[in-house]
Amino acid sequence: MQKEKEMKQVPEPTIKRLPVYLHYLIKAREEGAMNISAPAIAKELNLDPTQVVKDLAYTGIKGRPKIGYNIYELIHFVEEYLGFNKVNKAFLVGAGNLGSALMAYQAGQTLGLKILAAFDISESKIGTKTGQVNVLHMKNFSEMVKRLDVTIGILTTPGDVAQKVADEMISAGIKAIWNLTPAYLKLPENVVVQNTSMYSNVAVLLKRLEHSEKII
Amino acid sequence: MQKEKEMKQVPEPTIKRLPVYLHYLIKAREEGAMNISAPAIAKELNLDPTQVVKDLAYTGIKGRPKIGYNIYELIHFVEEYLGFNKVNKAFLVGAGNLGSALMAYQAGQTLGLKILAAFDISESKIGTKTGQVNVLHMKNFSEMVKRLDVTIGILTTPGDVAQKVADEMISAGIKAIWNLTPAYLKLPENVVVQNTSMYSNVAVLLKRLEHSEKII
DNA sequence: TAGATTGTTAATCGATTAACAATC
DNA sequence: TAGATTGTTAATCGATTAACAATC
Repeated sequence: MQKEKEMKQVPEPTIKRLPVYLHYLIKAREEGAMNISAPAIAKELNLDPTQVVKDLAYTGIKGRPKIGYNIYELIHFVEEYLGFNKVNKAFLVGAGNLGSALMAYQAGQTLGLKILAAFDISESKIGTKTGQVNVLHMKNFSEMVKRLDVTIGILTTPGDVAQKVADEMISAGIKAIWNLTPAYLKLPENVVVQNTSMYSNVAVLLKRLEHSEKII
Repeated sequence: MQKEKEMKQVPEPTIKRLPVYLHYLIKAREEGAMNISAPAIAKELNLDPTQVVKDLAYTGIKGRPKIGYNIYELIHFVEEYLGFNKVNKAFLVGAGNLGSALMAYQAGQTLGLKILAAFDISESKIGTKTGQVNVLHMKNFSEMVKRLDVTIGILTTPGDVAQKVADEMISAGIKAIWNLTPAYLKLPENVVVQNTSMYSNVAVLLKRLEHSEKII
């Protein structure tokens, strides 16, 4: 349990691991498991058991020594903690391939985000639909943000217009931007920006491959 | 410069930041800059100047006090260091929206990877082409890996077949897998797996948004 | 009861940040 | 020369891992 005042900041690595646990827990639940222990999760996901215990404790779940956690309860706590069971309304801008991928993604499994609409300026895309998400003209963005009270923007435009579109998002009232372009965004301090750079991931992959080849 | 024997391992955060620098440097070069200093990069990308100096030093670049780094040389060193100027041959499996997004991605800007072909089992996708990448039947995967000497596999299938496809990749001779599915892959120790979880990014975004709302 | 696991506190490890000398 | 910046070494900070007590 955490202190009431000055709630200790949860480590970002923990927040990134929780969805990984969640995916595994849902799979384990489907296979009929009733209880699950931290060491069991750790072994499955190749992590340190103590780390799993600590991570799960952040969600507020209470386990029982020797038995572990009730899997239904644990899934509920993790989803609650991450906010994945809430409706997190989002608008997507840039209905290209990556944008369409995210629209389709949420059709099946919930991504934690509810993409209410997508926006673009290309006439060929406007009026189309991917995974139940309609593509609208960008000129309607600002009005729609206010009307539907949307706080999250997903940025999947080409990199060279990313800053311009991000500025538009903010002036329309968006509070958090998930930036999937390679561009670095300069935005006011109070805006939350989450960068997901494909390049960074490729870079890590290549370095690790290089390293593993050196060993052999 | 680094020691010859027992080369110090480069921190992963550094490897992730280098492509961000690179993107900015290329933009700055287009705008006609000849030299650039670490504090200038740091200011632009909202980072610590010392950290930028250290990160760049890993690439082997030599700067000049007061002047900074020659931008052409610096770009060359970063690309060389990351392996982005090499041809890193990759096969993609799962030609859905996300897969198509990656195929299209590299058409314009180079992703550091050269996707030679995509594979799927859906008849409707086989024979199609996205961003100059042809979609072939998965039954040809193994043979093609050997023929073209491909070492990198990009996994963009649905999560429930990810493990099975990953196993196929490895037995065909793939050495590194970029896993863009939410599944955790159980693979031999010597295989490099780079996980890029959309869920983890959403989780961080939501937590940070929640946190920023609490402050106001 | 014995032993595995939770939950917490302490030690370690690694990355970031600060300090400072070298240099152009 | 003076001062900004590189490059390196030291201090700090935060996350991981280890140790251990509590407990079912």
